[in-house]
Order: sequence, then structure tokens, then C-alpha cells
Amino acid sequence: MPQDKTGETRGFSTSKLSVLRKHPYFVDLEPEAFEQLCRYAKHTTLKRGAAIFSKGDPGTSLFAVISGTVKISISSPDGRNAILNLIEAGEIFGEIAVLDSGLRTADATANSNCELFIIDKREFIPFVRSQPALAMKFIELLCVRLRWTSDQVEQVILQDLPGRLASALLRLTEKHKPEPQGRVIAITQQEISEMVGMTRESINKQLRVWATRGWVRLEHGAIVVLKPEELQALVDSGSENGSE
Amino acid sequence: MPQDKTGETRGFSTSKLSVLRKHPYFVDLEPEAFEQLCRYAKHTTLKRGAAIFSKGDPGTSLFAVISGTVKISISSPDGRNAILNLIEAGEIFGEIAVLDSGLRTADATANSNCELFIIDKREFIPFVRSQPALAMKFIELLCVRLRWTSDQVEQVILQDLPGRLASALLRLTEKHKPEPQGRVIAITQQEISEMVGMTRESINKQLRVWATRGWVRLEHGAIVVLKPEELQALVDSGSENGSE
DNA sequence: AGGACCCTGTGAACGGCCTCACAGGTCAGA
DNA sequence: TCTGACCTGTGAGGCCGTTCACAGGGTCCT
Repeated sequence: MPQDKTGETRGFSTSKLSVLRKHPYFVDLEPEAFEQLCRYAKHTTLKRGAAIFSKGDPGTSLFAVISGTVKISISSPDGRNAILNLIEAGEIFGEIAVLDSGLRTADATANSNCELFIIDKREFIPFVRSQPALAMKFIELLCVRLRWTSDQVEQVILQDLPGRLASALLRLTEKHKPEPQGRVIAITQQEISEMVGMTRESINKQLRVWATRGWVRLEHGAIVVLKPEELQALVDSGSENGSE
Repeated sequence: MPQDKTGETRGFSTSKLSVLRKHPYFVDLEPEAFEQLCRYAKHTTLKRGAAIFSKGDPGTSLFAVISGTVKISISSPDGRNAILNLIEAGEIFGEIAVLDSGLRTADATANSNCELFIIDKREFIPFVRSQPALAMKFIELLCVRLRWTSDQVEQVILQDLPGRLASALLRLTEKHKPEPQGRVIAITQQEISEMVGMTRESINKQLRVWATRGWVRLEHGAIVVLKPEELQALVDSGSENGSE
């Protein structure tokens, strides 16, 4: 595999970095700073299902997804597990344990074959300290995470099944803003059930109800949200079910 | 009420600031920087129940608690509400909306009569940018928040009532490390129920079971955790109930 | 083409937690 | 000192979501 030009990117094409370069977290970073960041990076390819790190590990690296998706999840001793987030191309993960030198709070797994960009903590932390603009970017990233997670707590505690499912679907569609109408979410019902903390069976039954109403369309490994307004109304009204 | 010495602290005793000065977020901040921070601050006293801000408000200020406790909560249209965190003397709150210029993610209410320290965003943000060490402190703060919130999601999704309640109690005792044994948590059963997302009645029944086993002691407006190990074991084992 | 595996779809029965409906106790403020 | 608001305690009944037990269909790998 030929290399684009310089040795700055340690053995992988700079074109792959364009995904990251365009990302909000880096787009208005100084070009030199971005290049320096790349100089610290390594590269890996993983097969679907491969473990990246586990809850309780010391956090030695920060990751960015070049292609594929990564699942952030936790599991209980009795076999149940919960998906906290799905990280897609261009996004960063594993930042908490790196920034506060603590242990990893969850497991990370390759949810499809994927390519990762890895930055070692020992090189990264001094770099952040020396780049106040980057520190502010990470503050923003952490705020985004907090909003996401707080929202999850809110929904899980306050809403019942329809409400939780609706808000999870809406939250997922917001990550894929590009498409104007008919947002396609590439996710299995099993995965969604683990995101909202209910069983696949219950989720399936609720989705079928909405499908007959024309609010969503179910495909293999995907859900198309046709009427986000209806789902939003359901969330806002505190789950007026309306069984029919 | 006489003032300690200088006019740097805008109308309230510097002795009150010692609570904040000793706090981990500020303890190793340069003295000049801390004084400058104080110069930006205002001061208020609130009665129990007073609203500080509401979900959806623009975030114009950062708050620190000098005395009393502040409740961070959200409520659903059908009247249920959930407590996300209880902020005590020496802690900071309201940082998310200030740091990312977004809207407030939850309501803040005085949970007892309390004194607050208020820093306006317009003065605070440039100050953080100019003080990299402070930015790093806030990154740490956000990481603490994320760990707290992620833990909450984990427990709410994976555990049943006994497991959730146990882990909530343990999480609360960790905030009061001082006491060696018999950690006293000053909280009502109503409040705990809103933190774990279950009804007060269910919580009460579970607490009574543990009280007869000698794991906790119930007082008015307080819970004393006598056997944290037992509660921890219950969380780790995925809620082996053992009703006896 | 075959087979294994995962994803989807569906029904019956169980159970944990909620709802509702009380009663007594404690504490702050009038 | 009295009163009202809030906190604790407890039981009976009902419902939502789980558990369990299947069946069919896609898709990928061999």
C-alpha cells in the first residue's frame, strides 16, 4: 500500500485522515497542530467483534474512528448488557480515561470491521496542555458527551418503553443529519434494545405498531424513521400511548 | 457583618471562600488566578425550594455552592421527576451550558437554604482561555461528571431495584469519605427514589429489609450505611436478592 | 448450493414494581 | 403550643415489560 507523501503520518495514507480533518473537533484547529497530532498517531485495522478495551483497564490511548463503527457498552455479571454509544467514522472515543488518568468506564468493541487512529496518552496530554485551543475543543467534546449521557438518564428514568424507544430513535437520527426526510438508522433491533435497556421482543412489538401506523419502516439491520414529528410528540407528551 | 480585609471579594467575607479555596478544583490553582476569579464573582442567598435555573434556559452563569445543597433535576410532563445530582458545599454546578454556550440540560433548585457564588459567563470564558491550568481543571471536572452520569446509566439499565438502590447509596457515601465507618447520608427516601427512578414506596420497603439485616440504619431525613461491603457484593453479583 | 448464524416476528404466562389508599411521626414556624 | 407540611411506614391489586419458547428469512462463508 503506497504512501501519499511524507513520513508525517506514520505508515498510513493521509487521505484517510481527511475524514478526521473535516470533523468539527479538528476543522478549525491550526494546520500545524493537526499535523503534529498526526505525528503522534498509530493505525490499526480490526475485525468485527474485536475487543478494543474493557471496563477497568487503565486508559493509555485515545482513539479516533477512520472507518466502521465502534460500540461502547457495559455488561452485568448476569449476562445483560447495555450499549452506551455507537461511535462512527470521524468521531473520537476513549477520551475520559485518557484525560483524567482513571480507568476505562466501559468496554469498546469493533461493531463492524474498522480502522482506528490511536494516540498514546503520554504524547497526547502534554500536547493538549500546550495547545489551549485544543483543550477548549476537548471541553466541548466532553460537554457533548455529558449532554448525550444526561439525556439517556433522563429518558431511562422518566419514560416508559414507547417514550424511551422514540427518543433513542430521534437521538440516533440526529447523528445522521444529512438525509432530509426518511432518516435511515443502520442498527439492529437487538442493538436498540440494549441502548434503551429493554428486551428485543418488547422493542420489536412496539416498532411493529409504529410500522403499521407508517411512522417507521423496518428493514434488515435498519430502521427508517418516516415521521419524526410523531415520535417527538410522543416523547413530549409523556407517552400518550394510543394503542390501536 | 465585617469584611476580612480587601475589597477584592465584592461584598462578602473572604472567609466564606475558604470552602472553595480548599476544594480540589482550586487548591492547586495559582493564588493570583484564584483572586482574579473571585473578583468576577457575585453572591446570593436562597431559600429552600427557590429555582436557580430551568432546563432550556440559556446558560449565562457558573455557580459554586458556599453552603447548603442544590438539587439538579429534570421533570416529565406527567409529573414524575428525576434527580440527577445533589451539589454540596464547595462544589460547582451549571458548567455545561457555560462551557459550550448551549441551553441548560436540567433544572437547578435550592434543596436547602443556601449561599451561592455566581460567575458570569462573559467574564469567565476568556479567563479560562487565558489560564490553561484552569482549563485542565475543568476537563477533570467534566470527566468526573461523565463518570458519575455513565455510572447512573449503567445502574439504571442493568440493575433491578435492590441493585440500583445499593449502588446509589454507595455512590453517595463516596462523596462523604471523611467518616470512617457508618457513613451518614443526609437524604430523604423521596429524594433517593427520584435518584434511582423508582417509587418511594418500593425504596422504603427495600430499605426496611436491609435495616432488619443490619446493613443500614434509617433516621429522619438520613440513611446510615453500616455494611457497605454487603451492598457492594449485591451490586457485583447482579442482584442476588436472597429475601430470606 | 448448503449450512450456520444472526436478525426478525409472535404468543402465553409470570412477576416485579407501580398505583392507590391509608396512618403515624417529626419538625419548623405561626 | 398548636398546626400544617413533610417524611416514614405498610398493604392490596393491577399492569407493563420480561421470560421462555418457538418459526421463518437473510446473508455470508465455505
